[in-house]
Amino acid sequence: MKITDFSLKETVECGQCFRYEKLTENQYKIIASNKVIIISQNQDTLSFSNNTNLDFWKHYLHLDGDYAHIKKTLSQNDSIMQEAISFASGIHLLRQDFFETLISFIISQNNHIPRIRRLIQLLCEAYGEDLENNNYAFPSPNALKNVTEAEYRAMGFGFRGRYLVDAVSKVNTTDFSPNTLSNLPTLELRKKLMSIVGVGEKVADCILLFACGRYEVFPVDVWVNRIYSHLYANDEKISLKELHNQASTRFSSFAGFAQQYLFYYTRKLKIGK
DNA sequence: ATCCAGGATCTCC
DNA sequence: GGAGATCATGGA
Repeated sequence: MKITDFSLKETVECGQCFRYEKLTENQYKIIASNKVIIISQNQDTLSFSNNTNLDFWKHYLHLDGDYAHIKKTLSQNDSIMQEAISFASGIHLLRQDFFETLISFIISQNNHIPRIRRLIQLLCEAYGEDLENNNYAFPSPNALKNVTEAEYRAMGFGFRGRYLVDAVSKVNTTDFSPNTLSNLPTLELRKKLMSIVGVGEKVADCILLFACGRYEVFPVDVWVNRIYSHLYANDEKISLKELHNQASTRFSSFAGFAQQYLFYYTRKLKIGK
């Protein structure tokens, strides 16, 4: 199929998802929820290894998003953002599964991306359904309901074991239904997410952005913190609350996209450190 | 070897 | 309600 304003490489490698494997240049195996696929991109042509879940993958990749409009809006009167966007003008924000995103970003805290990927893979192999050829689905909340903190620690999750136990428990006992996830106002949903032990502002914002379509949120990690203050605040130290205020004013309803461009920009250039 | 990671929590004040 | 220590682990 024909696509514009989309890069498979930039989209899967920009740190929002963890279950992918680069097969060749511009060809990736992606596992999301309980589905696996191989996707190839040749310039403006995207091809899928099979057509059985095409609607799912088109939705997942956010191919219906108007990225030309988003990029144009963010670039307006902002040469810094214009520069950041030019480094990764094909990034899309994926529409990921809620539970998978919740667990993945709890694991992500104070951790390196290669190790995050390893731990998630370990979790899927231990508790996820074998889809085909040793490709494992992300475990369901039910599949994890009896896993103990000690077992998580034995697998290498460290202090995050306690957080995972609480997250699984809360998902299994309180209302995180798709209806609730789509209807609660962003701030209320954020508060509800942060009631889970191990979910703070940053992890909550990642879930809101990557799994709940709340594109106005602006997750701030160490990298975004550095790059933002470097590019927009003359390297001055800036409180988290103030950073959120500025991002909201500056980027408005597209703050989440801006954050993703900045994150990719920082990590590729290794600047701002 | 020492530092650090897509942070959150706990403990002080 | 804000600053500082602490938490497990392994990649760089």
